[in-house]
Amino acid sequence: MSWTDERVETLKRMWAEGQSASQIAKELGGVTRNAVIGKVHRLGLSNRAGAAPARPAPEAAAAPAAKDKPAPKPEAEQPAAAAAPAPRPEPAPASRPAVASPAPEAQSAAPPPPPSSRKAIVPAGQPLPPQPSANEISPEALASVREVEKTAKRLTLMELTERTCKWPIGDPATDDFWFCGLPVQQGKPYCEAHVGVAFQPMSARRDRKR
DNA sequence: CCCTGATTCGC
DNA sequence: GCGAATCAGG
Repeated sequence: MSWTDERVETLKRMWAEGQSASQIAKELGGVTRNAVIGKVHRLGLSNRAGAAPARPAPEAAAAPAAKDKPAPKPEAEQPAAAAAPAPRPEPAPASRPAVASPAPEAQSAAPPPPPSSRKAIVPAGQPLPPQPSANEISPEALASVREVEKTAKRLTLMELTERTCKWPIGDPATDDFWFCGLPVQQGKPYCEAHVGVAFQPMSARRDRKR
C-alpha cells in the first residue's frame, strides 16, 4: 500500500479527530500503526492541539557534535498553525458508545450492573450493588462466576479496555470495588463467565415472570 | 498484559 | 519517503 492522496487525507482527518494511530491504521488497512505514526511525523502534523503529554526532552545524549546545528527548538507553529480550536474539549480515547453489544438474537441482555455507575450513591450499609438476583441465573453460570471472581484481574475503571471484562464487582461506594478484567468474549463486554449471567435466553427468564 | 505516540535507522 | 524495531510511558 502506498500513501495516496486519498489515504493521506483520511489519515489527516482521523488524526485531527483524535483517533489513535492504531485505529487509523485499522481503518486504512495495509499499514501498521507504526506506518501511520511515521507518516504523521513526516507530514509534520504531530502534536494534536497541546494535549500531548509533552515529551520532556528528546534526550540529547551528548550532542553528536560537528555536523551542523539545526535550530534547537523552532517551535513556532503555535500562532498561525493553530487551526484547531484551542480549547480542546476531550479527545476521548475511543469514541465508541462503550458497550453497545448487538445481540439482536433471541436473548435479552440483562444489564444488571451499570458499568458506568458513576453516581452510585449507595447508602453504605447493606450495599446490595449490581449482582443480578441469583435466583434467576443458571446454577452453572453462577458457579463459574463465583469461581472467576476469585481470579479476576481487579481492574480500575481506567484500566478497562475493549478486551477486558467490564463486570463490576463489589460495592461502588467503597474501596472494595473493581472490575473483573478478564479477557472478554469476542464482541461482548464481559468475559465468558459474566456473559453467562448477563445474557440469558428469553425462555430462561420468562418462566418466572409474574 | 493491553495500549499510546516518538524516535531511530536500514532500506 | 517508508515503516519495523525499539523506546518510553500509561
